[in-house]
Amino acid sequence: MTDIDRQMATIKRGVAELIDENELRKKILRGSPLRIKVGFDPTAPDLHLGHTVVMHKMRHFQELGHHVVFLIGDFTGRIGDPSGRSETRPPLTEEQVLANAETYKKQVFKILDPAKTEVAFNSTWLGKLDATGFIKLASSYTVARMMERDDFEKRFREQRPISIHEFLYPLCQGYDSVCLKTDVEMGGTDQKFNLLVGRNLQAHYGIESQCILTMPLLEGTDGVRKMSKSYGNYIGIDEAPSEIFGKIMAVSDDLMWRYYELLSAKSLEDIAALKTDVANGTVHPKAAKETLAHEMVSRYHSEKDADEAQQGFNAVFAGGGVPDEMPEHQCAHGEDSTPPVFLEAAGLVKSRGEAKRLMKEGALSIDGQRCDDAITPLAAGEYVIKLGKKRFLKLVVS
RNA sequence: GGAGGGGUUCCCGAGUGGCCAAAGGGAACAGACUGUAAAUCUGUCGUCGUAAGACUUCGGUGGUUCAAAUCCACCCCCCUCCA
Repeated sequence: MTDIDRQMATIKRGVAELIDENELRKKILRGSPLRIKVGFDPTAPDLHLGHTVVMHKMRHFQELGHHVVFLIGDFTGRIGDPSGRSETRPPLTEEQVLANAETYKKQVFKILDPAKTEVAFNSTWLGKLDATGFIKLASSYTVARMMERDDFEKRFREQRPISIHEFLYPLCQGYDSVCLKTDVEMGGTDQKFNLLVGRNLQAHYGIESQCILTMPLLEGTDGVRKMSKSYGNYIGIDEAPSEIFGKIMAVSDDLMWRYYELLSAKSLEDIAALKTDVANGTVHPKAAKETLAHEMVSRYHSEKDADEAQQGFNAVFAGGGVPDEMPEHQCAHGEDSTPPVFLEAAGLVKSRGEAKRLMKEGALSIDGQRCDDAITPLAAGEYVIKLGKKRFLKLVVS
């Protein structure tokens, strides 16, 4: 295998689509490092496993000696990505953007090599573009072509609103590629249209067109929608070891394989072998899931944390024990120490009514004893409160 | 500019004056069963209240009425068609 073949193989692993393979090959063969661009929204500095799919691919490029631009879309963030759900995003202040960028860096460099990463903000050039510049930019694309984007097409067909400014989003993103003279731009498969706009725009502005590379979208813990903070189905890389471990364990068996495929460092052959073992009963699916959960916690925390998280998990859920660490709440004996009141005060439930309902359903246990008495205050002392399967509280009544 | 349709509880969506805190579905949560998986069954799903019940909610503001998500006026927003 020649060097170029080896590079191409690394690049292509796990990729959903690469446009255009031959072009990319030619670019690489020229010998100088390629400029790889990936844009991120400045509004969501909490990175989750979904983001890491693309980041690992960025890492691959770095390992192959290429130059990665981590682009923070502070300007485009003000437009708001037309993601289908027309939620207006409040504009961020410059301080917020900078603060978010710092948070980004802290998390991103768990994966990327800081020495080989350029962090850029697209307000640097987009902010300088005046009305004339924008009109020129807007004139480079037609409404019909814009409507090719299936998100727009769908919303249009379903009679849901599309604002004009949303058309500017792909154009701005494409203009980033023009200014950065990007060789390769990456994103999730949902970014394909935007990436292609960049490719077209570069040609329009007379520079070499970028190749585009899309990565599969990681499904969230619900197994249906893509992982996203706003859907609440995400696993954040900054979350506590026990959280990451637990969330992965709660994922369905089918989804586990998807996570293996997109997140694990295991080779595709190893994963296939594991899958066979599970299918024929040699390995219990739960054990396979634990291996994955362990790998993820090790990656974003440490091996030691992963061991502990695994032990904790098995003690609490398999063994029916209680976690080592749980939130603590203090209150005085009396009305404050009646279950609905302290459950609400400790933030385990949203309202007292909810607490009462849960108690009727038998969800509350105090020191291992089921409790459905909502009116008798607890006497002074220390209690372990368990609500449902996952909510724990250490209660101190004085 | 003209004509018409629409905005309901987390989401979709029924509801055209009292029987509506508001059908149905989804999501979520809880219990049973399990591997905190899936599937299934059962239950809960505005706030306060042990309860009876009280209070707040159906784009916004006013109004009609004993009584309004439902009727009227104005306003805001979305969509379609015509120009």
